[in-house]
Amino acid sequence: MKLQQLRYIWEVAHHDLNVSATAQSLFTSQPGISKQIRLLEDELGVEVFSRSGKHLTRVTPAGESILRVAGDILSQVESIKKIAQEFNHEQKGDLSIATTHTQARYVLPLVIDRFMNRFPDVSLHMHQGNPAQIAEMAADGTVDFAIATEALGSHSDLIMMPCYKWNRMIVVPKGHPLLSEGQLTLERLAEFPIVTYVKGFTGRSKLDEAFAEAGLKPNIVFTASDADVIKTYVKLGLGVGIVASMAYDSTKDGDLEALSADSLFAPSVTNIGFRKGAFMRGFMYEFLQQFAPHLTQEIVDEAYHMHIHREDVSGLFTGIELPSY
Amino acid sequence: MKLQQLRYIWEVAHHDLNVSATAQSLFTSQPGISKQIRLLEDELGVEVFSRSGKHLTRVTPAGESILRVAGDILSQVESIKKIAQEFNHEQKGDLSIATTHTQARYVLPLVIDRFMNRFPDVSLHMHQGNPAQIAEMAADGTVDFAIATEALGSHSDLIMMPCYKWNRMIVVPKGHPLLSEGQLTLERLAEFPIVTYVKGFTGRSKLDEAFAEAGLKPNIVFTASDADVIKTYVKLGLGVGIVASMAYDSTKDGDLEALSADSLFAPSVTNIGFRKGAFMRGFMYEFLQQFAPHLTQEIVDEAYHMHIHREDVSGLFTGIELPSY
DNA sequence: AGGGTCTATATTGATTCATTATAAGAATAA
DNA sequence: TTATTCTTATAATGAATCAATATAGACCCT
Repeated sequence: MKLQQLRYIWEVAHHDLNVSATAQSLFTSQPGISKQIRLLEDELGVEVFSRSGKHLTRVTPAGESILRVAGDILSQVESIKKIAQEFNHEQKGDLSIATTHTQARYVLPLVIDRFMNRFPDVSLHMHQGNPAQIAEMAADGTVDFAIATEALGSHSDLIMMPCYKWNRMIVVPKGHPLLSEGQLTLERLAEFPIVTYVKGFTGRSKLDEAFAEAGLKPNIVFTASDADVIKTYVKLGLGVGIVASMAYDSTKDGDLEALSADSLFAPSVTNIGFRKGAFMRGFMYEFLQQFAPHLTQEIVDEAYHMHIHREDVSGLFTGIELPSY
Repeated sequence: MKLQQLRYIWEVAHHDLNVSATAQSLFTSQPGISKQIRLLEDELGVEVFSRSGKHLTRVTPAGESILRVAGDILSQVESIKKIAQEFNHEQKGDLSIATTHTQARYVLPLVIDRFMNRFPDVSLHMHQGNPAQIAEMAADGTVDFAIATEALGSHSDLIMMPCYKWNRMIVVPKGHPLLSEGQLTLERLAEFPIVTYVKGFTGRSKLDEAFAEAGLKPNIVFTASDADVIKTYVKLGLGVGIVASMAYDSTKDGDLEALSADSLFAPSVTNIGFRKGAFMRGFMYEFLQQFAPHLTQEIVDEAYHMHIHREDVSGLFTGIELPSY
């Protein structure tokens, strides 16, 4: 058994069982991969992939189990490399983060700017995607951290830690009738056409819940996955915008006015997650703490050692007051 | 990075940093190992072992971390092999158990006999050792299971499960004065010279605790790590024996008489443990259940997924009545 | 039926790996 | 200190492995 063979079956399994495409992405030859896979299967005495004629059609049950372990092994190989680099060049390396537009555009710039000044020799790689893709990238080792508000909980081999609480703002064009009213209510808000996030993004679920609980059916006329697009369409007069408060900046968004929606919706919590068992480099701990000051190395290590039970991990944070936006 | 390089550094680290001895035990050449280690270190840019001249003197801090991960990787490689064999020849394979004399001699024979009839193509390997060695063997993957009563709890990457409760018997030569008395007490027992287990073996600690709590200082004149030896010396008239009740058989130990000591000492619990993350073959589940009927596959799987918190794992068993000897 | 797509086989060349023989550095005992 | 022993490093050779190219064969789709 060779590490490369494990890498090959893993990559093929993550390239729709297409050996040729896998070979291209790995800058090697297709026959090389085919042969190594066959050699591994011969050695193990079990087929990882079932074939119909010359095509790989599916992963066998044995292959499922083997691929799971192979993935763990490959990620631990990466850990070894990280360990070596940590002891070799403490200040040098790579940090890759998968996150959504909201974080990348509004929350992370400040943190990343500070981080890059502190660690000029660490190269940063940002990946964007929807929450499911983000979780997947962290879980399979493509990135070190996943940052998002929704649905990272599904992956059982991610360790999730809460970072900060936030709520929404109502953004409207200047002179909008809502601006000259008293206490804003959900009922009043629901009378206007609404422009906000697509489902599954940036705390959208909390928003739907609030309307549903109040027995209201909001008229959502336009959705987008990022606040820039939302604000643009609010400026066009399409409707009333509901965006994360991080996404409104009174100086930069001069042609819009904003009202706090704290009283209307339950706050959302943004989480950061990493793959369990992954080696944490020194600068990763520092990044975490710069992003969320309560995530000290001690706290992170404790969460790290509680691989399994989400309840336990969340228990760790019950006594901690999260920062808010 | 090659699997073999990881295997080499791991083996060298477990052979007192002696490359020549490692080479012998692996049936390969010393220069081969030296070279591969050097190649790995070159690739990682970090020394795993520090050298004084041509001798390996210690494991570097980086090496410590790397070796830990390398050990995990190697054990996962074994898991892959087991998975393959499980899907290939469900009834065939190896089962290795590390345990103490008491289990091997008195408890396991029945279980193993049944098991070998059920799985004639599984070859069984029994290793004996003291509890610390047993735990070590299970933790580093030398054996699949560790069975012992004492001190398996120390290893954080072992999953321990309680198997059965047992207590002790007082064994004496025929005609001994204790036989013709009424209720046996610790005080009366302490008046005789005592022959029992050495410290750290077979629930010895519970025995010491009982005497200490009663404020007694027993006169322990002879200790051994197994009951056969103890009984032999009791027969010689050296003193009163205290052995696990599993170790007394009225038909085979005809020249000795036994008194139950259930009322004198707290019962001990024998545990079985396996390395977390190790793949469990079907026949392993069956072995567990034959050894301790309450260890069904469901229970074992639950324990398996609770890698970390011993409290959680023990919580799993609070509602279960353990079988007793 | 035929082009397009994909995998398997074969051959070749380069690289890697393990082995033997040997040199050289460290530890140990006299 | 010196000689002996133990251990690791280096060098050279031969075997084995791996990857690349060319090519053949199987499947899919229209």
